[in-house]
Amino acid sequence: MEKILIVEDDAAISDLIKLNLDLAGYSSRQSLDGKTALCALTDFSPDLILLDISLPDIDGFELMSQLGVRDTPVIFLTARSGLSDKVKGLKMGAEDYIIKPFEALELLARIEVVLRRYGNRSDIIKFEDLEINTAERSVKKNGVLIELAMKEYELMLLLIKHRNKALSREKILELVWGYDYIGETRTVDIHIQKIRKKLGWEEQIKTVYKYGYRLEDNA
Amino acid sequence: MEKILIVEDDAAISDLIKLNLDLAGYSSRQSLDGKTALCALTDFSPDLILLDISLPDIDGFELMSQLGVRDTPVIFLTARSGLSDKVKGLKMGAEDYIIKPFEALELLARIEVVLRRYGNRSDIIKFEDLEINTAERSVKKNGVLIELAMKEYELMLLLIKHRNKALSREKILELVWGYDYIGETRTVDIHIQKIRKKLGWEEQIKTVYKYGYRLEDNA
DNA sequence: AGCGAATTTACAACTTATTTACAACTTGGA
DNA sequence: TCCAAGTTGTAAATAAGTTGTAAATTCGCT
Repeated sequence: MEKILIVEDDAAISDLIKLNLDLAGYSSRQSLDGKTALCALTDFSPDLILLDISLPDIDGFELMSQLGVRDTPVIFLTARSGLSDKVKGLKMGAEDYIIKPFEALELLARIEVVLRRYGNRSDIIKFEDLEINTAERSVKKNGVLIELAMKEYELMLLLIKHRNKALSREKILELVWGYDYIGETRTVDIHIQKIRKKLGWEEQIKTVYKYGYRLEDNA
Repeated sequence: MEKILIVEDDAAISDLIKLNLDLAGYSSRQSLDGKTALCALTDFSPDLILLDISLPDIDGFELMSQLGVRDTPVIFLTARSGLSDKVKGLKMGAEDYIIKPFEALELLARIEVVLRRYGNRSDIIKFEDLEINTAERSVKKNGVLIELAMKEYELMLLLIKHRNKALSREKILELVWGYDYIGETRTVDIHIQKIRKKLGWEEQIKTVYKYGYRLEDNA
């Protein structure tokens, strides 16, 4: 379910948009000003942003430049039909813009197009300061590439997938190694040790005594 | 210089568009109906198509579906009309649409965005100190011509296209060789070895152990 | 046939996975 | 509280498998 952030100061319009997005099966959140929008970016990490240009506190264009490195597509919502605004928005890298008043169906169609275009990129998993691109098979911690061996990588994915759940060693062996091992092996422990070191997860991976391990969220 | 095909039955509008495109430095060709447009596709092989929906002979939507496999972006030109047309166009994979009458600047901005999105399909690709002319099929490193065999050349292009992505050996075999190979071959490794040597990419091509290779940017 | 390209082969060099050994820790009962 | 038994952390050694490299062979074209 794709997450869409609505940045729009007019509550009535914002609500209307949200209603339509909900009906279409998207998960959405509303921000009434630029400041909360910036928070929502890290907090909610949307897949798409609907951005009204005219906001009370921060200018839509400025908000957009703050997005900067983030790789999230933006659709501009604009009341002004001034051409320069359109051109400016597109040049800044907006994926699209739509002029108010717009019809719900058109908005949904444009959203679908942009998401489809960005669809390939949706295989990015984020966990705390980690960004994993499963298509590239790359792992970045605060933007720095980290090399992981095959088993380490898969073990990490498993832990993230089951975050906050304790996984027994047997379960881990089964899911990562495919073994149906009975008896004792230190293999899992060793690999846990390695990703703890490589990812700086000494605290986040908790040992569950006589059972296995658990990856915890905000330590 | 990007080539743009204008498919528009109203000669006056078509000429006006062409005039603007020429001024902006694009190379353009005009088609007044769907039939000639289809010919122009193979003949002119445009980088972008401006397509009027209402044509005398073939429906714009149908023309679009005839495009089919072609990987050419399309911007719809539509008279201010029903919403369903817009939605239909976008769903069919149009990159954008623009409602007539439109201003020249806006059209140019949209063209620029779409072309940028489609990656500068200009014949010259640059990567670090390499300059590749895909039209000539020539590769220069710091201005010095480098001879590459067919597979070496294509492997290099693939790596550049997916820079910073880890590509599995299977994927590489599939994309460069067209095989759907199961089992073991050293072919990919050997070709990697060759372009590493020829292009001086010993550092830039990283080996992803037990997986494949990744070409990295600024080493 | 003759040439260059593509692929296979063989082995050295290397990386990862697993085992081993031992230190440090956890737990529960005296 | 302390100890004993068992469990986990850690580093190093070993085993298993992967990749680098050059040379040999096969393929495909003119």
